[in-house]
Amino acid sequence: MASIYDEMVEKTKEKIQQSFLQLLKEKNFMKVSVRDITEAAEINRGTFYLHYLDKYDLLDQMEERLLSDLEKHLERLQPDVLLEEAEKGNISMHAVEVFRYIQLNAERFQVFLGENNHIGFHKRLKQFFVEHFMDKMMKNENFFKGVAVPQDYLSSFATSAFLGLIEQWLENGLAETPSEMAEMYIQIIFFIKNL
Amino acid sequence: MASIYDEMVEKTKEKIQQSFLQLLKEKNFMKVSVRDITEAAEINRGTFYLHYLDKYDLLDQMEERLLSDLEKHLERLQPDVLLEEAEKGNISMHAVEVFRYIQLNAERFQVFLGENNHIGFHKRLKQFFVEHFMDKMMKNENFFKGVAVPQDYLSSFATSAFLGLIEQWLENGLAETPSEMAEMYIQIIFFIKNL
DNA sequence: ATACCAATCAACAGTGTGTTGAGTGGAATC
DNA sequence: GATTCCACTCAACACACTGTTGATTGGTAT
Repeated sequence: MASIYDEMVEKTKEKIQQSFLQLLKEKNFMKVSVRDITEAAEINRGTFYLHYLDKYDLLDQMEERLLSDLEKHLERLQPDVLLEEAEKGNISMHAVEVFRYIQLNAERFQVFLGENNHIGFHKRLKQFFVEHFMDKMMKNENFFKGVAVPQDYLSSFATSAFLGLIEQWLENGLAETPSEMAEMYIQIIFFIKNL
Repeated sequence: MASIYDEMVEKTKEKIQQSFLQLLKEKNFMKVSVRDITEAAEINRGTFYLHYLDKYDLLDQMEERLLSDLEKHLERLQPDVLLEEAEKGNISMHAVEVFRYIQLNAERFQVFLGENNHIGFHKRLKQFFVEHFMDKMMKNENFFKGVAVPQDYLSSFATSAFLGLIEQWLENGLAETPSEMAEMYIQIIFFIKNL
């Protein structure tokens, strides 16, 4: 059903997104104009507006795509299974998959989380992890049972900690392998749990 | 030495910053124009450029000020003393001071860390805590000694976790008192340390 | 052949930018 | 008391980016 027109559109959007990503490595989101994008993509400026409302919409769609793909990897990750495996000294395959996905899309994560750019991707990502992972985690296990700190604070605390790990990884230029990261993550989670 | 001219300049800059802050509550940083700012501040648009290069410079100066003031509170906080006190069940007065400073400047922190605004304040704040606090913390104590995870990852992890706590506090509209926050923070730090 | 569709092109009014040069009024200096 | 100084005002400037429009091109499907 993918007509040649659909492919044409896909190709154009791909060019736009790639050029945009490239530009975001150099400049602020704010300093990147639609003009810049379309010139880099070698398309007419008017064409941009056939696909996106404005550059906010473009960024939003790209972020949305990144997160919805991440969701697919994350939903396979069962907190209870993960912890069970961890107790046996194994690393859940699905946990590695999550880090592998991040590695595969490192360019996007780096740019969207980079200090110049991103408007709210950090918050968005954090919210995402709280909803799709941490909440499950905290409900399915007697997590943090030893600490008299409200749920929402613990959730924010743990999620931010996890994000901090990922940010450091991205900043280090992905020097570690996804397996190493998964192991590191398990260690920390486990370490926090084991009180 | 504060001539009447200096006061005049201070007053104008104050008006600009206040109007800017107010506008950032409503709109994106990007959607706030210099025009908007000067109209709200009831000054001539040209006057803005007598004090700031552009709106980036304005934001930068405001962030810088917030962090350099925070630094003064933070440098009094000795990690070893903090942990010593914690062992005795006390909360370090200086730890409370840090949260009190954040409470006092909540408006700014909320806006700069808000999802719409801020370009890199989160990263800046994180970097700030890593340098001014976490590094000291980790060197002065045998922290995380039970976990085989590299220093930089632990540092990023712990700092993000701490920031997560603060973000949640700001999001909750500062429902807790600075003392309660300090206690919560000590509990988590202590909890992590006590392995 | 003809209707379709993505993309092109040129032109549009509107808005914001940063800068300039002349002018205002109060404060400090002589 | 005249003059200089200074923050600020005001109007105007060229320039850049925006989002939209209507006409056009060149392949593709009917």
